[in-house]
Amino acid sequence: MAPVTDESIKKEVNRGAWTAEEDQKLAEVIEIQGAKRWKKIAAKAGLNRCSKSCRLRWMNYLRPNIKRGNISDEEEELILRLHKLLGNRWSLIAGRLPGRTDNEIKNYWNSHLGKKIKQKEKKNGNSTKEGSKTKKTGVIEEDNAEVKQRDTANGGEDSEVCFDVDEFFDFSNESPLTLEWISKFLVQDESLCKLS
DNA sequence: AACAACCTCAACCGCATCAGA
DNA sequence: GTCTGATGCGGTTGAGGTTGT
Repeated sequence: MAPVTDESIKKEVNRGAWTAEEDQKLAEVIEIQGAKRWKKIAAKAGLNRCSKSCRLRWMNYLRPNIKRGNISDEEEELILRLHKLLGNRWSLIAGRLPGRTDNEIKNYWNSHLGKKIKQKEKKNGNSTKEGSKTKKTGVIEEDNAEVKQRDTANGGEDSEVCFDVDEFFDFSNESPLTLEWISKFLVQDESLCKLS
């Protein structure tokens, strides 16, 4: 008997939008055996969905405490700042926004913030990615070097939305308290990664 | 009212990383 | 140390909805 892999399932699995019935079945199975062993979950739920699809549905939609829509100004501001710090590490950013998923933040960035930024860039004729990023301190400096690289690869979409981006993103002007918070934030994430 | 163009977001895909055998 | 399966992540796609002409 051939092993049942995602590849072999591919030909016959359900795809596309989930129905309410599928959601319910999936939630029931996860309630019983927890959100791990997704292949087992997929099989038990009898949904004809691959493990990845089940996991994604749970993570982005069915999980308890998920907030949907209406990203607040504060959240938007946080996303912008975290993106500046971390680049496209959506899951890390999402980890700092309770109830938000990486997929939602990624979509929000691509459809709202990215566009806003581009518009502003055009308006101002140039972006602010040069200059303001030069002097950073400690952890932030190191991390930004990496982010900077990634941002360049992204086409350097960083600029401003409806505020002065130089001021907003220039951490060299940041108060010691904020810098401390950012450093803590980065260190925390590093140690979390090591632990998990 | 009809159609096209655009936008949003759920879902998929491929790759990287991790953990256990 | 190596292999293999499971999981997680970011990029991309496409269906459905909305807006403009």
